[in-house]
Amino acid sequence: MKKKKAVFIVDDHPIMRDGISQLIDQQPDLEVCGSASSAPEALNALNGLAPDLLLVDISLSGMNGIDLIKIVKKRSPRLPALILSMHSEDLYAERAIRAGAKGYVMKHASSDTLLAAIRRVVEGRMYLSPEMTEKLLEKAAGGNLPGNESPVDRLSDRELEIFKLIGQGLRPQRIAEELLLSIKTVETYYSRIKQKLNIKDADELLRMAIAWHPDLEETKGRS
Amino acid sequence: MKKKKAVFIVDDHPIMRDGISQLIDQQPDLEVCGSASSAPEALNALNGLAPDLLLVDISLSGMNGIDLIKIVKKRSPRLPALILSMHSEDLYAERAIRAGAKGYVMKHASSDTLLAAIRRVVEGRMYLSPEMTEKLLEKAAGGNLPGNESPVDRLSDRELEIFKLIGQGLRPQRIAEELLLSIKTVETYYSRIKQKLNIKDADELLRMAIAWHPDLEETKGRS
DNA sequence: GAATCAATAAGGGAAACCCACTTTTCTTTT
DNA sequence: AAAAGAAAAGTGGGTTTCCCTTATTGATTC
Repeated sequence: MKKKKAVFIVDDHPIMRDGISQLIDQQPDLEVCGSASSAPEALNALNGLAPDLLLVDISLSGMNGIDLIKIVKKRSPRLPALILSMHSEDLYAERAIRAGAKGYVMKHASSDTLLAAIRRVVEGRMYLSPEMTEKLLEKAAGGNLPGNESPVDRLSDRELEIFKLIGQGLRPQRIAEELLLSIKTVETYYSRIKQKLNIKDADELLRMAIAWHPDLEETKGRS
Repeated sequence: MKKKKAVFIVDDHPIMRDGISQLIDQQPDLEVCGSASSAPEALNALNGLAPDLLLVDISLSGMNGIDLIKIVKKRSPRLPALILSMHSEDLYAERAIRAGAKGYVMKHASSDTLLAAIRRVVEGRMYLSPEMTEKLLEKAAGGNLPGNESPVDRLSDRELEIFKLIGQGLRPQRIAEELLLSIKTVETYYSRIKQKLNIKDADELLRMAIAWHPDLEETKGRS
């Protein structure tokens, strides 16, 4: 009999942690070797362990899951990580992968999907939902950039400034006043930002700008 | 041997659902008699069942957990319900109780706490964390702590729901679609919320709704 | 039983927003 | 020097929001 693969869980919901542990421990080929409820706790516990996989909730209080993965990557580049998230994929999956995660599973997914993703990542492959996989492939094919950059990095300084203000809930008129610009200019920026970020309408732009806000600042792609 | 108490679970995260099922089924005195991922599904499934407890996630997509409880209360007034939530208690516990729930457990709580709450509610008693219990008692006694109240508490459940969607960057039209309301109704909520929160225009409302983001609230330092 | 509150909805006019184009002026890059 | 990019602004027209007022229905309260 082959040795079971060891999974280490990081999630700040104890109930979720226990539930997933139970689920994994029931599998013949997997077992849980430990868990933590925060990034520092995880980093500490990992010192004495050699798991085959890190399963990390993206929304930890304090340091988020993506930052945790970045740190772990530096210390143990070979340890694969799988992000578990309650957010929809299109908001964070790309950033998770860029940060070094080997996969991204939504909490809306089924348990079977989670187990499939775990097994796949343990084997050294990657896991993303079919939809997301296609989206990222398309992007990689179409976009001639090295793949290392966040789309937001492609915004000019001025564009980013407006993007941030949008995320704070300022409407075009207010932004114009704030930056001493004509509303028309602000509108031009709207369409340029939409174009660069591949966003279809102003509504989505607003949501994106809000989602991309303060606490996630450190998570942004960096070269 | 006494008969096991039957729990019905409503949660739109399958992984969570399976995890909790596992947890409950392991107990000698409890068992899961069914589960659903949405309010309509739950209402449908409950027709043929007579569980001893409803365990409901507060943040279901579509209809939320509190609304579900309100409906169930009308159909089966004796069926006790326990709210499970990832949000901090002071945001929703009071509303949940008012809607007819017998208890409120955070996903940040331990599995033991959840089990204790389940047993307690099944026995016909109520469950709230000690802190929340005290808070509510104090409030009931009339002792108003002035610094502790947010004007957001004065919003009705429905108003709060709209307020939250505004904070996620949804525009009136989208909100109307999401909640199956007329835009006119949504507009009415806008002005009622503005009135209650003492906000002068829609721009400020947007900024306020974004700033008041519950998920981030929990992470912030608290007094 | 009257009053208040919550939820839903409609009307209408003014204002703001959205979007596709076009333009000018500077810089920077090739 | 030509090309490309960034910043700023305008035209014009269709769509949406904003805000105020009024209304109905059902619950809760007094």
